[in-house]
Amino acid sequence: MRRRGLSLAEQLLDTLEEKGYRSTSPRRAVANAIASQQRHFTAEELRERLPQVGRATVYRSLKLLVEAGVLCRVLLEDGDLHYQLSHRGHHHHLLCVECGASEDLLGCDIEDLLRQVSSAHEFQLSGHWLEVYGRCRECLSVQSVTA
Amino acid sequence: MRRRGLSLAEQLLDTLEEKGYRSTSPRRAVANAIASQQRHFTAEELRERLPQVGRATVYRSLKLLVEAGVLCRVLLEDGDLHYQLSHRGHHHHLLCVECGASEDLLGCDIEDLLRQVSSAHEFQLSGHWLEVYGRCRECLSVQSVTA
DNA sequence: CATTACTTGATACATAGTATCATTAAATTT
DNA sequence: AAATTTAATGATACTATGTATCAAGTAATG
Repeated sequence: MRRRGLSLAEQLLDTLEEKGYRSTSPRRAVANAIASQQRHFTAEELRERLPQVGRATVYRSLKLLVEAGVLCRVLLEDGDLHYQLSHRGHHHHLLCVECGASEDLLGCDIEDLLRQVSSAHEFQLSGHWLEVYGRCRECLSVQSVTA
Repeated sequence: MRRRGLSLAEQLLDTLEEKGYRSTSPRRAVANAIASQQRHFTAEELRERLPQVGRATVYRSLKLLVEAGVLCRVLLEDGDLHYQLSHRGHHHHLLCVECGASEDLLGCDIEDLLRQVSSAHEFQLSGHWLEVYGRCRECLSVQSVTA
């Protein structure tokens, strides 16, 4: 997925350019801020790190990147929506409720299961949203040491 | 689930009273408004139907009912959160993207699958959120007639 | 019926997001 | 390289969701 020789920020901008969007300095700032962020984040957290960029532009950029598939929205257990760098294409997340880390879940078998359930309800499946919550390996090992 | 002789609205209030919350006239108004609503709805939609109830009280009541398990939040495909009368306990929804109807999905086998996936990632599963989108039987039949 | 404790609604605030629109800046054409 | 076109920006205002605070009101209880 990651193209050779390009930084993560450059890849984000590249993706937008491929979709016909211009490379502008506010968008570069947004791309850099996102690229230097490993965990999921809120729109306002991103905005705080970009005081020079207009609020509307931050939200617009987030939307474009989500539409382009390089950023995704993750739903926390409490219903809060955060953003996170993403694999392109459909995937799910294993979200650590302790540290906020998230691991992408690719090629999960849930589609087959949903197809079965849907047809049993005479429901024409078109999509789904799944988030998985728990504790990641790192947090589990810290817990076992301090406990 | 539905107790004999009690209207849906009375059941909602009952559930709150069981949790130690008082039965007040604003809460009765909220319960009635929710009980007479079959589809999922937004907080503001509910509020429009309750002009006599303070905004904060509407939101507070929604929160209490969700915590009590008689109301649940449903996530639409676009990330919007709506509310809906709910089965108690864990369940999922088959959401019709056409008409907004939703069917509860009880006893879905997804837990087993997630347990497997989680352990493969050395992840301690604690919960998940799943919404399923598509077209319901009614909308499919209308479509086949008019198409 | 007096007291207590919960509830309410007004207000203000924070976050998330969209719409409008005059100005600015990228990309393209000549 | 200057002119043109078109997209992008940022200010502003607005809608929606939700929480915090707090004085005033109201259930429940003794």
